[in-house]
Amino acid sequence: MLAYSGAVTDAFKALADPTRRTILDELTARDGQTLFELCARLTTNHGLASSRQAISQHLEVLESAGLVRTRREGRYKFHEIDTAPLEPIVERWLRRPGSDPGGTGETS
Amino acid sequence: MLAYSGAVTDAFKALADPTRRTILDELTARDGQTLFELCARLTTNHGLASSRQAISQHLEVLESAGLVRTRREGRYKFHEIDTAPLEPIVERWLRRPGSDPGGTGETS
DNA sequence: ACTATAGGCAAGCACTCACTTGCATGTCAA
DNA sequence: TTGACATGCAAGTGAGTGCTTGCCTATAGT
Repeated sequence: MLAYSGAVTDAFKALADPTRRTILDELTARDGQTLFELCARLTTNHGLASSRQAISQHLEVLESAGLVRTRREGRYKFHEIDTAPLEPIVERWLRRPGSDPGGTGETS
Repeated sequence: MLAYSGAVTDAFKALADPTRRTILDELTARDGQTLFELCARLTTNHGLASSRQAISQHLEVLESAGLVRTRREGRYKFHEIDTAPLEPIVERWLRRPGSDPGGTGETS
């Protein structure tokens, strides 16, 4: 349908993958991890056996969805979770019916 | 990876599509619509130009994710939104860090 | 300079997904 | 019963996704 993919779609698509949700779990338990740190802890703490490149690509998806912010220091790159995009997500349908949501132009 | 897809994954995947989110919007504004009713209102109210079969398949996804329940009456089939699967979604990462989530076995 | 470490880039592959197409089933009105 | 209406089923297609493979860049330590 060639639908325009905005911020809402990005956040939902990022959350659609179990590995990416586990990454968010790990960042919730210990924020500001590097890529290698995440790979090790995902394996030991969550039984995840993904490769470094796989995790790296997942982190790119999470970052472009606004769920993860990165900060470089020397040869290290730290990843921090940002739950801001999550807040308006569920509230969208948890409001009582009767009020027409209307077209805001940003939802999709 | 042959990952087991549970209820959590189903709900997130169902929400990953803009058309399905618009369907939930429509059901929030007017619950208990039929398939044809939804097709018409999605076109007029949301500028959606999806075919009947496409909407029908989206409704199947939403139903198997537990976000929509159906009720048959004669040749009509009414669709009702169920927001129950949405509630534990965001709370998962909005809790303050420090408490190790651990492996409950149902998250993934 | 040399090596190891931490991460990045890009092509390729298997699989999934959203959608279409075409036909079948079931229900109601005449 | 006949025909219109509401929905269901299934094969096929094109695009997207997750992952691998292989190589490259950049920083830090010796």
